Amino acid sequence: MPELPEVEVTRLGIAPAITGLRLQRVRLGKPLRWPLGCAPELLHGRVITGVRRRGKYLLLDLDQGAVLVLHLGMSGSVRILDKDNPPGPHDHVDLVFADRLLRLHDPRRFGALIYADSSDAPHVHKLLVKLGVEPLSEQFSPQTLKTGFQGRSVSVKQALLAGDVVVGVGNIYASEALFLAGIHPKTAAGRIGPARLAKLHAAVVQVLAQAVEKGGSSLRDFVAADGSHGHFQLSAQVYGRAGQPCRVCHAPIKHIVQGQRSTYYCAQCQH
DNA sequence: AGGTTGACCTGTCAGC
DNA sequence: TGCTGACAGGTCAACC
Repeated sequence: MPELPEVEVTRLGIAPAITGLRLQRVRLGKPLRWPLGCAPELLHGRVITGVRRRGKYLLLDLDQGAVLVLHLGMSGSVRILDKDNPPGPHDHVDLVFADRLLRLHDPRRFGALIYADSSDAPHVHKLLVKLGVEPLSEQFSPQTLKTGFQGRSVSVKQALLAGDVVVGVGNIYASEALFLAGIHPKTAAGRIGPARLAKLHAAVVQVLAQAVEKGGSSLRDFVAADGSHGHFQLSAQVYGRAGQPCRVCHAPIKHIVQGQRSTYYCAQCQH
């Protein structure tokens, strides 16, 4: 369920709640996408020294340079709860502290919690090696897209989603960013000129930054760390609006499938 | 090397 | 009401 904004909002929610706390124990439910990678007991007594984000991965820093890599998959959400709160059938990770716990709720179990020690430094873990630039950092520029898309025949929608050029743009925000930039989602990534790449760069930043500001409320069933369900606002320009009138030109929004994922666009506004 | 496809797993909703 | 199929916010691994 989460794209970068939801992961970032989750980070902002849990960081103040667990930074500096000592882990008492780890409770695991059903298996997730990957195994933890160490004995849970190894984590007992370790201290959370900070919470970072890389793409859609949350990085819980531990003392001694180790890291717990947390991914929410398609259906994951993280909450801070009272220590005695009993787990439900889809609660597959509890990091238990003295008075509270951090819980991963993930019905589809595409998420993961992975222990990484310093042996994978500086990448933290091999899963993070091929990730592209952070879109909300100064590293991200129109040049990032120019270099990354150069010579690539894949559609710009799929290139955005792939995450090897720029991270964090998921299926919803890819459609939204392309609409904002006026670019047709089927356009070959390598055939977009500098001026349009500049528009796309600005659109990606705008869409993601705005979603973070709104607290990730753009996703239907996103649950923040404090348990609040962000009010889902029908703020999408195109996503999920097949057949409905474009908010700009009133032409009907189109729906296509690219790489087995839904794409929405306005054929009149996007070329 | 880049592009394409299948796989992972469960809940929800539309249609019959 | 119950069954079936399509679909859902991610992304890796295996194939061409």
